[in-house]
Amino acid sequence: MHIGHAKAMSLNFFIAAENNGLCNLRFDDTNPAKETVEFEQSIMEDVRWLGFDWQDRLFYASDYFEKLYEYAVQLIRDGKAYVDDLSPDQIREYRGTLTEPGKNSPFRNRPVEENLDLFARMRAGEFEEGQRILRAKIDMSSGNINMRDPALFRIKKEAHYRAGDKWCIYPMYDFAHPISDALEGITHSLCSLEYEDHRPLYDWFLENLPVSCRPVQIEFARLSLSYTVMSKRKLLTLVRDGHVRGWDDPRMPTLSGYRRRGYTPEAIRSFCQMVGVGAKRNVVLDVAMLEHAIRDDLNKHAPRAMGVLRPLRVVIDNYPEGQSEELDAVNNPEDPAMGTRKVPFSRVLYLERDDFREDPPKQFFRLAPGREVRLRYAYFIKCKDVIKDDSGNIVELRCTYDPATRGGDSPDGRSPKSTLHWVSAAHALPAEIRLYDRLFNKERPDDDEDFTTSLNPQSLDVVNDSWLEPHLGSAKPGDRCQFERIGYFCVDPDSTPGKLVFNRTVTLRDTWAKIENKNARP
RNA sequence: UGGGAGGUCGUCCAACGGUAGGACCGCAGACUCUGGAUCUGCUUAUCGGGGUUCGAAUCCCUGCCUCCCAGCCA
Repeated sequence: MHIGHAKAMSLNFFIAAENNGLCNLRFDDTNPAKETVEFEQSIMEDVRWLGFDWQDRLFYASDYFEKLYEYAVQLIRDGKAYVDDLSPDQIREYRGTLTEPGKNSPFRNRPVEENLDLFARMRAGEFEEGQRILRAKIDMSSGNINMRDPALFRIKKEAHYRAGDKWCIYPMYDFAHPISDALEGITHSLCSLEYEDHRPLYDWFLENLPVSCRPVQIEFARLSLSYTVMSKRKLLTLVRDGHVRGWDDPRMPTLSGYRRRGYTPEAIRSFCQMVGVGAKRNVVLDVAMLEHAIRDDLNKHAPRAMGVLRPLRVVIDNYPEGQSEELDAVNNPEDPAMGTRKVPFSRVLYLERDDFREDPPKQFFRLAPGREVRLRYAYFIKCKDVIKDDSGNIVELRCTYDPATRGGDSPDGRSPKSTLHWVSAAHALPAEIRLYDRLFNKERPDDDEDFTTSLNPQSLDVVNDSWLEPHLGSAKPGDRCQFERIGYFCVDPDSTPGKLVFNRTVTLRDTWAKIENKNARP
């Protein structure tokens, strides 16, 4: 399932709940060639993960095959269905085109008894695939092609993953769908916009068959997202051609991808509610809306931690060598109930490279030569010296700290412009951090003849020498946290106790990056 | 020269024929031990043309544009 399916799923369950109704889960497994248990399992896993519950109402169209067969026989008896001997190619020719009406099959007016006999023999396996087919007798001149004597049952000499080899004829979705709905007592059957043309057929079956319930089909808009693709074919291309690492690659708009990336089901659901139901045209949502939903959720629930992505070694000259201490840090300022933790501090630290500039631009508040900043929950430090290697790269900073500012507050009331995250070099844990960006550079990759031309070559950036606060050593795959000032992260299944691997779910809003970009542009 | 469905801020979603509103994004400011979060303010829209009406996003006519349909797929 992808995020578009999640929206459809949410719509069904939310609308049912709002109206004190129930929502069933049914697999319309009418085509034995296309159904697999794995497919079914992964759908149920995704639906459950999203938090929806179909209780004991799990259904399969394949459980209705016998009834569907009987309904088909009924249509034949009523002179409303017939067995056609035309080949698939001939049927296509006879169907006409969008602008020209079709013409009747020469087999259209077979006697009822002959149809009954032929249909029974279809079921008995006497004919080959494509040799004969059961069609409804509606109107070959209809402007709606779905009404030009649609197929009801076709021969497929293939075993069904649930029904086994019991059948060699299988119902078409258009036939099975309204009847399955009626059998389940469905009142409202929601589907996507491309089925609007099928509604007259849906209604035709219900009007011409003795059903005890009269469901109504209502169509809703499909959802897609900006900067990604949604079609199964295109997603498959991404996987098959190695543009991503698999269906659950954190850059994929699949639920398994979002899950691995660290999205919560709550965020996906709240996004789906944000989207609403009203549209009668397919829409492309701004991915920023999804990002808002996950930030909103994680801000309230994710514990904070400190992690330095790209380390710069900092030595606190006036801090005693060999000494260390533990400082109190708040786990989540949004939720005091989440408590505090201890963070070790010592003479050698790692700071984020981005947080230091030898020659700071105008609005840069962070560390620079001679400047004082606060280390989160620790001390104020001042940069005294910049150490470079032979080629001029900064390799180390020499700083001093103010012992009076322990915990992050100064008795004289002074307050630095900036507070930085840090990690004690002697205590920190090494980690690999995978930074994800949008998969495509273009808002609507579908607009291109070849959608892969707008793939973003920088959609994955693996940072190998990151350092994390020691308490993260016990983090398990799936655990989420915020690395302060950077973003929300989630432990990847690739992670091992010896080598932590984190995925960036989403960045924090970054005002400084915006300022920097703006200054860079003109 | 077929049938069906649509066109409201940049993007989504609203508005018994009665002040076009909300969310996201963007911009400006306040606050802040995360340049985070939060709060405040601001910018921007009814596809075009005719009608009906005291009054039209809404009703009528007309034009334009977009999407879907010719599987024995769903």
